Amino acid sequence: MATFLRPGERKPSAFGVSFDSDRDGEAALPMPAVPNQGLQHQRQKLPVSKHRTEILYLVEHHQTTIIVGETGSGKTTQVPQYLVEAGWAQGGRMVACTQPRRVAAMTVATRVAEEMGTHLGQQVGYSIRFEDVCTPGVTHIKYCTDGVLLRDMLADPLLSAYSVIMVDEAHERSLATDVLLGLLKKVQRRRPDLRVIIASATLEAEKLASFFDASTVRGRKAGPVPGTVSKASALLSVEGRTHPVQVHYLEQPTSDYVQTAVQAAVNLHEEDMPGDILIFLTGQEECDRCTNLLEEEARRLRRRQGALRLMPMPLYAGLPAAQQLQVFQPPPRGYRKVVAATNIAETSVTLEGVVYVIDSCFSKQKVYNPLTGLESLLVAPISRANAQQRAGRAGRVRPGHCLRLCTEETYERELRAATVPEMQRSELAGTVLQLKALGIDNIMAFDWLAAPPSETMVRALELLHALGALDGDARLTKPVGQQMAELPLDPRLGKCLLQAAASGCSAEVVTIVAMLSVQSIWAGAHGEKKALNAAKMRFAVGEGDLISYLNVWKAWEDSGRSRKWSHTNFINHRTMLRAADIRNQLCSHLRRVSLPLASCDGDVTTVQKALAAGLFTNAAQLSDTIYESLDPAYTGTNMYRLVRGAAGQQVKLRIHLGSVLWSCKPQWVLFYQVQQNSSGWYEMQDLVAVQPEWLTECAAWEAAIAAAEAAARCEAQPVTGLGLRLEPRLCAVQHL
DNA sequence: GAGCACTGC
Repeated sequence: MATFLRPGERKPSAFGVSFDSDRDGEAALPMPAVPNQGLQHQRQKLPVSKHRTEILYLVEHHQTTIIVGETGSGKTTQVPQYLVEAGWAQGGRMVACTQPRRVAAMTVATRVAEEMGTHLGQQVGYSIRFEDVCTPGVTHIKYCTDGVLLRDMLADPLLSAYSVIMVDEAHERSLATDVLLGLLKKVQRRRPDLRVIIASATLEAEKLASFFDASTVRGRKAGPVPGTVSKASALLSVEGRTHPVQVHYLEQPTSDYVQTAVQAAVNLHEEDMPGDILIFLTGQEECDRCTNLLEEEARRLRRRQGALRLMPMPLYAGLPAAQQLQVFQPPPRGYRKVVAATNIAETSVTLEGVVYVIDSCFSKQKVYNPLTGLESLLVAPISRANAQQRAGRAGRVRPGHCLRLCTEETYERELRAATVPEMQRSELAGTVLQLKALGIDNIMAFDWLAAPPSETMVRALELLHALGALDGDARLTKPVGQQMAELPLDPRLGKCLLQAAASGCSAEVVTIVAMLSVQSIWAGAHGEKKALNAAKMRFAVGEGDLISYLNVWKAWEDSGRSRKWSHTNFINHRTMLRAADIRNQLCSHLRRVSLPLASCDGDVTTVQKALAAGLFTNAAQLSDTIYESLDPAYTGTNMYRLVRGAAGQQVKLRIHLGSVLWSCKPQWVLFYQVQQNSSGWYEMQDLVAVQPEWLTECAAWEAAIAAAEAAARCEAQPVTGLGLRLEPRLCAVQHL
């Protein structure tokens, strides 16, 4: 008779291995109160169900189990249920399953609740930002975003509420996933009873296995001595359930993949085979352009009799909600959808009915340069793993085709096997602050799944030190550092808010930082640029974009948060509602730490100064006018100088055309972010105009300058592998 | 001089 032991109940069984067969195992398990018979039948048909016993065995005997499961294997919905059935939720502990995206956590929890015949929020719940649908003491399975679990760790660092943590979609290697895995490895040393399951698509699995332990075992035959728990991780593969996708390449490379994609879509269309077409492009502009070109083609083709008609539509995150919903509707009879989408269609949403994928093999990727301290987006070739994921989107309903807009040789030679983990391409101040708050003192020695460049870590420590979150020994300060770590904000914005609370303008600044925490509030439907600009200028003030946001917020509130008002003012209503949610959450955080929510009643200078306290590291001064055109009407580009950057690290910096300060060109500005355009210019967005003396008013700023000057005398340290040298001024902060 | 991949707290 099979018995599956709970953590802390280790008793070596007389026969060693404590399982026999699936049937016995099932019989011993408590079933849900009202199982849905139809769903139970479907459950048993999932590929993962064949591995139920093996999974439970491995989890019982190994601290870490890695499950390689392809799309459609059922691991996300089934594994947590198996664990609960085997008793892992007894004794009040929960099984958690983390997801990189909110929607996934929500929909999977809903599905599993249905399968278990329970109400969502009872035995099965989910927890995402703004929504905790769980009942303490009742919920056994909790689906949550990895970000939420990381936040939870601030209050419960050893995750004592959980018996098993399953980290899903680990192959995506998102920032939060990587941090979580690093922390889980640490927690396991203190909590040998904690089980970690990592679910990943192929490629990354080996790396994950060796990270958790070098002596990885495969399958049950190589299992440990019965009755003991092995620290070696176990690796198990579960087949997926998708249709084959035939891949095609270009014979000749193309210089304009948007045009080529349009042509390819038309060719596919003219073959009159049924099925929708999905085109992967890099950004909003390309998707709109592609849609326009396809519309021209559709008009031309309409004259043909009897054939399917083309129905082109764009898909990207910034699209107004109504237009986005349209993409998910099945096309009217006689029409074929052609969706020109960004990366959003790679993982975040699924389009039913797609049989053809046309892949540009490019995407916009976040890159961080620790020498300039600038994070921006760059169009770059995707990885082969991404390309496979994209191709898979053609095989969801029936066998499909994928056309890659490059030659096979280029694909094999120039695309890397896997994407560089986000950890190695990001600015890390927020991550480092979070780790510090969790008591990870030595960031440089942290067991990273993929160690970021050391310059990036030093940069992050330097920024946190300048913001006053870390002291000279790189320890979290109280209360500033602690409060900043608790705020769900970028550390710079957190500092703005704390400063505002101290100077009596938190009511204003909480609005500004909430609006900076969402994507652009401007809803730019294509062909309406002028009207959008006019709308923007109605709210614009000379103090900059951040102060202008206050005007937008007030007008939106005065309209009663009207959707119609948003529409007429070219504002994305959905984005505003999200900013409002964030604003609420931040207000309750302030209340909890007894910081006042006070208004400065129109004293803009106080607001600007509070913003300067958090953004001073992103200061720029108007320097030269550059004439790079022969056009006599061209008046030149006003270039800004990055105040913080060392002389050798200057970049071509200017104000983004979308900023309200574009035509004002103030002497001194602070910016929240930069965008790198195709001609190499860094363009500052979300600006605030400042006086230079406000910058020196920031005590931390002076400290940073002093530290820099002192450190400049140090010998620069070589950094291995990258051929880069650590900036000398950075070593002053670093005592780890 | 003309525009902002995608997530997450």
